[in-house]
Amino acid sequence: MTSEQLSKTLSTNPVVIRRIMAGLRDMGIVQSERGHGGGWTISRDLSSVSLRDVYTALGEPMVFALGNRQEMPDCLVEQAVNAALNDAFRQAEALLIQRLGEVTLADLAADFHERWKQNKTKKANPHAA
Amino acid sequence: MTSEQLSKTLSTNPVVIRRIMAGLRDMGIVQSERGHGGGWTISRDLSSVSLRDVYTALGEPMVFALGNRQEMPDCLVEQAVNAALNDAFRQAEALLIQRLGEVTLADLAADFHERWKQNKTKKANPHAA
DNA sequence: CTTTCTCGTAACATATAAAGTTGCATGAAA
DNA sequence: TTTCATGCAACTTTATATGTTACGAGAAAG
Repeated sequence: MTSEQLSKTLSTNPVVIRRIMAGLRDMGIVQSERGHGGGWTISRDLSSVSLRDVYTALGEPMVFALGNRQEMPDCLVEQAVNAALNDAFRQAEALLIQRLGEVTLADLAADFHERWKQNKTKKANPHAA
Repeated sequence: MTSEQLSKTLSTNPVVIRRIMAGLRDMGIVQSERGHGGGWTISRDLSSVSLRDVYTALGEPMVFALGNRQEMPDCLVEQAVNAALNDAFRQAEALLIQRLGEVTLADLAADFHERWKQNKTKKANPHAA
């Protein structure tokens, strides 16, 4: 698919797509081809790519919207709060990232196709039990 | 302390302080008094207030900066991702909030005083072993 | 009873970061 | 050589959090 097509599917802009895909490309998850007939293709087996790989490719953005503004703040209150919560934050993050590692794109694709079938059935017989 | 004093300590504005403290006041954690000699006082024993109480008083802001934009999106891909990760997000959030419930303001105050003492010693003998 | 000090709150302004856009160079196929 | 695509830098827009101003109301001091 081209960035143009992807951007329409996701209701955004081709350049935004390229910015995001650049990270995936650098990790060898997708490939891009220029020129006529070009666009994006997946370059690995879906079962070999986990959401953790995607997370890494996207630059490991902040997981939490809370806490830990600074690792070693001057403020002693901040230090005390950090000391009390750092372990919990680390554990929570580890839990999430571990789970990201367990989910492959193949898993998501399979679930998607399941939902797709369900969706078609529902649309055909909207009042079925 | 007055909002004015607090705002200077935290390098911000009195109105910002009042906005935040309003939540704590509505939960009965702090009290405010108007007029001459007024300001903010803590209305409960520090050991009876947990960070979870504070979190609740502040309106339970989003814990994660990631995932779950919509609980039940139309997009089937989004649905598949949510299905794969919702449990992990819930567990991670539960872990954090449980920890918030275990930390009281008294704990933080005790740790703060410890750090305060250490800090004074260090300043007096900056080259001590 | 007037002045001073404080919070309460609404309205407005600013700053920051995310998202979107434009423009143009580069590469590839028709 | 025209068309179509990505790559990338620069710029603009938007959304949100933060900060500010203004003023009303309550409470103590003089």
